Amino acid sequence: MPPNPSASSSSSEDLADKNIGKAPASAAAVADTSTKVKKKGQKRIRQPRFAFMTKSEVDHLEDGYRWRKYGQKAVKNSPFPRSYYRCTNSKCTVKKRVERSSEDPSIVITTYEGQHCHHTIGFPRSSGFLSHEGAFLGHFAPPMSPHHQSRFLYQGMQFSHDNSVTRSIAQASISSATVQQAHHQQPAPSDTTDSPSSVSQQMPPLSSGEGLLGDIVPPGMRNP
DNA sequence: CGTCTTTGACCAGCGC
DNA sequence: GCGCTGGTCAAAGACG
Repeated sequence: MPPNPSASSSSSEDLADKNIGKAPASAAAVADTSTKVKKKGQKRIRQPRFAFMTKSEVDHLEDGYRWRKYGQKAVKNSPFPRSYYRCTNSKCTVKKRVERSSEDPSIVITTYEGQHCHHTIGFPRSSGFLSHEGAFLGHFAPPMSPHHQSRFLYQGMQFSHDNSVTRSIAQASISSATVQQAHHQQPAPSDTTDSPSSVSQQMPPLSSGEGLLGDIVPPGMRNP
């Protein structure tokens, strides 16, 4: 049992903070698979990431893309392991992490990293649902499967070095009636001076049936 | 037979 | 400098 006296305030923070602070989004590593060791002496590129908190009973949320699981790790302050997925498209470096909220096991936190350079219909094995519905998802796709699409609870959040950012996760906590979304593109690693005020952008609740990913994906992401 | 998951080991970054 | 933690790799096994 992890001693966590201030679980309500630190677990989520820690959860996201770790991701933010380290975030070895190893685009280089992906390209450099010839060696097991990632390039040394070279800063790993930090790609924009988007996290969604989804109320779902299934861990792996279908989003129109095919993912290959490449790792699973137990995370601190959480009894649930974190799963690491990578897009099966060899040209696509998008990754996502899936973990359950330590505060509410019914919430699945999905973090997308990078952007898709292809469409979902490139996958011959995609189901009809995926190949059809997934087409509009563009580069990013919030969890969207028949298993949970009726129980959305997005908690978009952007990642920066500022702890206040991650705090939005905890704050957001679980308000089933509210679908919030915040996006933020991480600039170059050398230019991560985000102002706290620009950190949490909250969107009005999405109406069912429209404004799905279109409202979630930042404009920049929709234009490759 | 091809694809995907599991799992242990390894490495890098960060905090103390 | 050391230990901890997160992230990734890759072999082996499971599954359809």
